[in-house]
Amino acid sequence: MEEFNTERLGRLTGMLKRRGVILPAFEIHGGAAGLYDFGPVGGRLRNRVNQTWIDHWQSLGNIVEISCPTITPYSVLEASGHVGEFSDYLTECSECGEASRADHLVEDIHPNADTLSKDELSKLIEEHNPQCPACGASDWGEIEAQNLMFNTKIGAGLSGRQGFLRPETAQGMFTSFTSIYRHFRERLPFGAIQTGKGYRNEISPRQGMIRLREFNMAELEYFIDPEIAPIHDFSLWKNPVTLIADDGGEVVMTLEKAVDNGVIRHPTVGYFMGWTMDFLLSVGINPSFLRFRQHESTEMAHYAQDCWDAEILGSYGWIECVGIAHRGCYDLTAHEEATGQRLRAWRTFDEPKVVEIDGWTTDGAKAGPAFRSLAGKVNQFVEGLPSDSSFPLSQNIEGTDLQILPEHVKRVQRTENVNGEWFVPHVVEPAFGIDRIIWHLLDHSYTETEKSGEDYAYLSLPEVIAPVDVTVLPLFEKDGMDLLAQKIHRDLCSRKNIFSVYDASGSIGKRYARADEIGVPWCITVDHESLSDNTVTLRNRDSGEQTRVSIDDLPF
RNA sequence: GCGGAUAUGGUGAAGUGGUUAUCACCUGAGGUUUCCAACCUCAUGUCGUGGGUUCGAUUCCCGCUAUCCGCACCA
Repeated sequence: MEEFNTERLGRLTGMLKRRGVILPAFEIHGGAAGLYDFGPVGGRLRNRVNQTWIDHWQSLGNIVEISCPTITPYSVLEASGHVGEFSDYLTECSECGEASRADHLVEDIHPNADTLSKDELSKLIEEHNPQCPACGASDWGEIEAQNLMFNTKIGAGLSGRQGFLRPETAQGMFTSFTSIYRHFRERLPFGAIQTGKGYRNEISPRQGMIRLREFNMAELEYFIDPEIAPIHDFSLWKNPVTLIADDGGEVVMTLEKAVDNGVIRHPTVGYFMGWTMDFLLSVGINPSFLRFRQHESTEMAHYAQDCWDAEILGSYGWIECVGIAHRGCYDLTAHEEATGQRLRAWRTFDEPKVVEIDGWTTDGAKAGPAFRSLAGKVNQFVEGLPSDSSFPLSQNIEGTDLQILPEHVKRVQRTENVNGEWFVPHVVEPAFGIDRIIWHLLDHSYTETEKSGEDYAYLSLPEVIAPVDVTVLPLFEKDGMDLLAQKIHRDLCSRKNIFSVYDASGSIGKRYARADEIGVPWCITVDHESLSDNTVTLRNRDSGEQTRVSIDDLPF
């Protein structure tokens, strides 16, 4: 593996474009920053990496795949915290049309205007009617969230609701929690995966495929009971891994040891780091260019308790390609609070708990007429009193001095059996940037060498993700070799999950080189001998070795 | 978003205020060729975009878009 450098990067991106792997989108219209196409070769590559990812996580045995819309109502992303974290609020002056940041308009009125919610801001603006900095008018339109999420209207005209294109797939897993919980017969732990597009309106996309405005994500949300210590088999990973912990130190140790030492704070996070590593290596990431880095508490996303990034070294330096975050109960709690729906799991106690209840409550028939609108508050107060309280009792409630008499209250004494409790599951989330991974596996697979004095480049892609499984080459396009090759080609294409390319132009060496360049693992050559004995030569990309096999025994 | 540089066939490059813009590779057709980019003939295909200056602009100037490099931003 040669060094990464700008010249090599140029040759690699040139090849990827020329061969139709990845290329700038909408180029005939001048292009659009942060948007890329997977071309005729890249399309299948993306699909195979995606499918390999799905298969890999489903092999855990308690994982389901779901698919949610990319168009997401405002309230969902407001509840998740994305509106606040990802957006500025803008409002337009009705006089001159100039857009201003809503929090800037009320800066003088509120000390922390940038922390206010949309409703709080519009209330403040309505009350104080700040002047437009452009024209001095004081007539503001509705506040809209702008910036890092793509705004859209769900529905037409005035009846349309504000929405966004999702910035991550995760929220769909949280809003579908009850359905997934039922699917798993209400038993933790379980996980849901989703692959699909995510959108972020980046201010300035850079570095090719690394920062995109529309990108392929793949996320797992794994729901666990925080009170049950997870048991994971770390013996799968014997080799030490490079870890950069948040105290800044780089250490090399096995995942098992890192979990035992507390460098990795949660065993499930550690386990998924191992599972992530297996996936990355299986699609062709070079293990010596992989490390895990723990987020500093200051850079942690708004929802995370602990987070490890898988970083991959390539032509753009170390790039984070996977984030494995312990999100705690943040998301489910947030959606619960916003909707009033229960997003919890039931935990049955080993032994039912016997709870002695001994206290006071109000007698509604007497306390209601006596305290009228304050009766509810009085009830709350009385139920909080210790069992040895005595009445009458004076209390100030909401500015009113009240006398609570014995006739207003009742003693409550009973024994209850409590069999279990509802709790908010915790979530461990491995989130993958598929495009970044595809970029790096191409970057790592791209090998430049020399062949009989000439520059020679090829992709050493693993067979599971190679965009083309095999090319079929008639040595000459005559004497029936072409017909036989076409027949083999069509037969291979009709097989499940096999994709063959027929190539008959140029010398045989040139065709091998073409196949190598996009990482085709196998070439089948049909020659004169094939016509008489039904055999072909099977050539391996990496070794160049050729073996003669019967057409009926092709290993596909 | 700010500053700098750049934009010529599919790719990589050269070049010019004036008729038909050059080269290599690539691609296609034919020939040749009995397994690793061979050769011959022919062919297809380009001045990012909009405006200005000019008799005439791919070339000079300006805007836009995109790309690259800093800075800033970044789950």
